[in-house]
Amino acid sequence: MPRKLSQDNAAPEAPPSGEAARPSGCESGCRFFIDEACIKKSDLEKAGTVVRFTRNETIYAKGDEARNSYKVVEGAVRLSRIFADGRRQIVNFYLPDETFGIELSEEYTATAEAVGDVVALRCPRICIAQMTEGDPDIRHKRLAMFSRSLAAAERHVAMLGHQSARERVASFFVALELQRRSGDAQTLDLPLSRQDIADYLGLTIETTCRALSELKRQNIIDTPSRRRIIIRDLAGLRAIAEGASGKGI
Amino acid sequence: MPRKLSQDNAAPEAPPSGEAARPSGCESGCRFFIDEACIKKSDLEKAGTVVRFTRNETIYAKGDEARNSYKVVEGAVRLSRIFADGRRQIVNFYLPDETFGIELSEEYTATAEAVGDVVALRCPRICIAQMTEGDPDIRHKRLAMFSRSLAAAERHVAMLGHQSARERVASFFVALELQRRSGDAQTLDLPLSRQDIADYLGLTIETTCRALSELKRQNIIDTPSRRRIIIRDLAGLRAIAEGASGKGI
DNA sequence: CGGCATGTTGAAACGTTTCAACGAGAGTGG
DNA sequence: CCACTCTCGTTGAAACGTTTCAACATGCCG
Repeated sequence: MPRKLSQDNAAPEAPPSGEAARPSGCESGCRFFIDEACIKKSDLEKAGTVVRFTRNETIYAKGDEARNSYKVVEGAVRLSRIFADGRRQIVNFYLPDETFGIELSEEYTATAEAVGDVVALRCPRICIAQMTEGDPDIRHKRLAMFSRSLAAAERHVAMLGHQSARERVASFFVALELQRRSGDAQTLDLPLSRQDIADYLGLTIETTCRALSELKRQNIIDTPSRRRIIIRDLAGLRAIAEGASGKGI
Repeated sequence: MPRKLSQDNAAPEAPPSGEAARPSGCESGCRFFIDEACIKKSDLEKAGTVVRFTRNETIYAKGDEARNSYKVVEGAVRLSRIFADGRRQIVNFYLPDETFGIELSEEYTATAEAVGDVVALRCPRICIAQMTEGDPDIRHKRLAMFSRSLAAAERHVAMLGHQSARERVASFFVALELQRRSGDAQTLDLPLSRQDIADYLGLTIETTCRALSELKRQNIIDTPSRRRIIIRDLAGLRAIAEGASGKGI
């Protein structure tokens, strides 16, 4: 019996509010959309079409016609591919202020799902395309987005290519820590399940769990509740991520 | 003793012919450069600065200031990262007509080396940047390049994340076969060593070798000489790549 | 309080890596 | 042209880490 996959409750591409594929506030909306800065809640409605998804809901599926791009406002989104054997590879996670679904292909090349409850901004691609035509600044930002995605993917390749389970888990948390540079305590509140983490790291859920337990035993991290991780020893975590498990270096 | 790494004979970024970082034929050259079509040998000189590298020569190193982009004319280039433990992860290979070194970061994020002897076109990035400003067509092509690189990286992630050694080797050859769709016999002439293949697949050289031998024993491929692979049963290879090794599906 | 999904741990099976030895080819000099 | 050498490729056997299968624990929701 293959693992239960996300329900294919097709995401309503047509917004319930009646806005068509080409909202009126396209120009200004897109500018908000593509800009990297975070968007104030009060500006949300102005910035574009606000869409909400519930836990495990499919935002778009691999193969769907790629009409829209999205920007996470709240929650987390996973981008994944599912294989014939039922296993899933998570290609990337998107956290607040990150944009996904910007590829150029006619069809989405992977499936996007809400990890927990998600609030996102949606922007039609044609809108973005038209807008980037006229504005060199926006154009550069879009290119930079691609460039960053590419760099992330290459890091992911490097991780999967030669790191052990321990190292992968450590790298994962180090990367998350870097991303959300919260000044204070190193508490990561992630809606991700163990399965999500495992599928990102290319491991089984059990191996991921064991690696977590081992890090916990060493007082490098702590997992007070399911979806909360506390990094107690960031330097140690980093050392493990870089491959200082067995021998020197 | 860590594996011998490529000699760090720094590639002469300043061309011996005396052309500066900003060749005079910038405009027309770049157009040739970024265009996806292959370049006729007779047009090479017109298209840009022709540069040559010998086997294992470093074209650029991770961390170098990213001044140029390149397009392979002859031979193959590997893009890799090297880790503290001496292992290497090859992120991508570039074959004739493919472009590399187009990222936006100030520094190259990985090292590019000539797999065998290589002929390439070199184009300063500022040149490409300037040119894309004015030309929507070129602009789109550049974006498409990024998009394709991203798609390739995601496929690579998927492969490393959940495929067995056999499956990885099979996938690799299937991908190569798709790329160079030579109408006739399925003979792949690659300058890649076993180590190169292994480092791309995230395996050791021995495991790669064993997988190759097994495929050979099954008459799915043949390896008449070191750098030549003949695909005897593409359908079979594809089946293995898709995961039809053990059980059904 | 069940009931169910999710997380954790254990032991055996499996595949890959490691270490070691051997073989094959290409290039060089006799 | 052959023999030498050196690199690269191939194969074997043991060690290792991950997966698999199984059981149990925990948390969450009706």
